[in-house]
Amino acid sequence: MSKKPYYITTAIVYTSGKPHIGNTYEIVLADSIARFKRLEGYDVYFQTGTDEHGQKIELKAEEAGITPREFVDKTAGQIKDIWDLMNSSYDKFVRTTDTDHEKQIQKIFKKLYEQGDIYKGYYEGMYCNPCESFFTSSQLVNGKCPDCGREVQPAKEEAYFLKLSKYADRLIEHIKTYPEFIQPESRKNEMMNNFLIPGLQDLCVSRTSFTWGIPVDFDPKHVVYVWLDALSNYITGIGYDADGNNSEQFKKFWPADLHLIGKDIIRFHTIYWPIILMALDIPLPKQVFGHPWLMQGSAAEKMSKSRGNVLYADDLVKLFGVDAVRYFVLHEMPFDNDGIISWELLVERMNSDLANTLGNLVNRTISMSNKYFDGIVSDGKTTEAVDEELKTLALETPRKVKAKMDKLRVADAISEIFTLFKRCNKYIDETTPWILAKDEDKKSRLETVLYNLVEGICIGASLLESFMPETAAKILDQLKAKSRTLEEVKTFGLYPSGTRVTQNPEILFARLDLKEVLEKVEVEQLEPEKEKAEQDTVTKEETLEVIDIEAKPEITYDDFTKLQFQIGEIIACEEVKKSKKLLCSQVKIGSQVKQIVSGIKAYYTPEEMVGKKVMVVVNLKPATLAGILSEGMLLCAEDSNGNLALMVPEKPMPAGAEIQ
RNA sequence: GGCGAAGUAGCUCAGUUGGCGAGAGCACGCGGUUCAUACCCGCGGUGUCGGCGGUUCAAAUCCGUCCUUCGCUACCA
Repeated sequence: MSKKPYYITTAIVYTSGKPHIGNTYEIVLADSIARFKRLEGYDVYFQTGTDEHGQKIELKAEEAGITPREFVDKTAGQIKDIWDLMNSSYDKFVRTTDTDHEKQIQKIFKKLYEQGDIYKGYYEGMYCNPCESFFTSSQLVNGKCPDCGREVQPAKEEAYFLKLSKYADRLIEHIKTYPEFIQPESRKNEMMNNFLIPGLQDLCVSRTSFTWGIPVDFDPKHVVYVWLDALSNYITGIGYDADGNNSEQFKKFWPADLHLIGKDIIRFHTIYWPIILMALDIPLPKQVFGHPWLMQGSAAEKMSKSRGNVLYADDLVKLFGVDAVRYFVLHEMPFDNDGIISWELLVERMNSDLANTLGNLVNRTISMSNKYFDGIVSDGKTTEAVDEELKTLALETPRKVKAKMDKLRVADAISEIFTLFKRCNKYIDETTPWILAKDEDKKSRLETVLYNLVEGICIGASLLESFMPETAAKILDQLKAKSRTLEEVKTFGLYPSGTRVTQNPEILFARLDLKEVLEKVEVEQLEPEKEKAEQDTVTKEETLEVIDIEAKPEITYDDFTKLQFQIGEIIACEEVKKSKKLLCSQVKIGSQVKQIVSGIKAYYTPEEMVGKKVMVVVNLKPATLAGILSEGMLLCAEDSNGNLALMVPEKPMPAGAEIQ
């Protein structure tokens, strides 16, 4: 009987820097699901990897004085190291710079072009270099990139586009037919309401503004733009071939069972990706799960404010160990909303669950076996009613864990396992082995109790393997037991009677003192914090002194005289209720009054606006903003953080005075 | 502004289609126990289930409304 295939992927990580705890959460989550599916008997293929193209990388490499290839080799290596550190059992680490991937992307691009789904057009708008994104001028925030707040430049680029609208109806139908396709469900509504129902705009799939990408082979000044390149890893990584010579692996594993991704890229995976697949005429993945993020909470936030909102996996592993970090991120992450991570919570989980409940249980069980029977665990077969409850729970737990895992409720699945460990602790109190030990007649009863305990722990440890592989192995090793499959775990009593457990049980998880942990954190982080603080002050001083912006093309004096500037006096001002950023001012310019809408609500209150004399562009073509007519523009200076300051005359000037 | 989510014990969160006196874990208090990592077991309290109004024999759960927080999205001369 051949095993059923199960194909799971994570998002591929962008190789612009070190992955943060959110990326780490994703790989651990995916790894746990992959391991559990293997335990269930599936033939699992687990793919992860890196997304390595784009202008940002081109620029970063240049800064570092190395080639993009050298740069991504380095960062991809770092990412892989962290994945390995977290003990993730991926089958393939795909890189978008792999030659077979690049070759297939070119084929895919050509195929879609030839069948008319990709066409050549122009992309016009404002471009943000760091973000590698075009924006319409209406998308800009205070004339800046809406994502990063930096300067943008006007640009017009020849580009290829993917026809999305052609497949929109089919996609809507698919989403309606398969309600489990987008998980959690709240994300589905966002996609439908914000994109699909209003109508899709065609997606730009090529760029000419940089070269670090996969060239379009029939039009080499273009490189394939991120999403077509990155998303396709899910099929190229298992041997898809656009000419139809798909690998056996592809035939076996596609369509994927689960794309595990962060909620921030749901749109690309549930709209663009399905449409690309439809255009290629291959089946859609069965499920896309957009997981929430772990946010740093309360005290932790205060503590690490100067570091920004970033915790790194390797720092945490250093302090707590791999499995403790795995346990924490899996346990603390809820299904739908963002979770909270803080040092307090970490230490609390570590102490109460890992050290007390689990570690101590294993330790006391082994100690008693050594003390009373010289380490030999044998089934005395002297049962009592209390045993049943333990056995029943031990046998129910695998089923409960599987039920939770089927719904991707990983946190709940782990809780079920710990419920079993807690029941084991209670069993010890119920049976009081130390009292049995005082009575030679109760020897076989005592044997039975310890045997049941060891058996219960073995079942728990086997189930724990998917989530905390190292710990599971340690426990089983100390008990000299073998790991069990999900099938074997349905039987109570498989532990070979007469086995001798270890003489020197190792402490699995030491209790931690919050104070000491915080002190360590301080020490560990002092250096990087200092460095960063220094850097910050340097950049701050610099930005206070000067700002360089991108130079615009030279203009003639005639061009300049087309603009008309005058002093305007603000005689009334109110908030635009429908908007978060707009103020609507009545501006007196000479004898007339103009209505001007400005995006400065964040910096000025209507009250303080009134009475100001400001610089106004008066001959700008009127426009409607948020439904309100605006007949000019108030001029502002802006610093690198996007703070605005109105331009006011240095000496008193009457309203209407010309500026030239 | 549009769409959506959330607001439940000190903390992190569960609460299916409305129903016996509102829950779990941690923290806290008391008691028990000693094999064990000051651990484990038992008991316990606190909650106007965001505010107000309504439907109902009965609402944390349904409807209306308001407040707060968050997500996606739009406007941003």
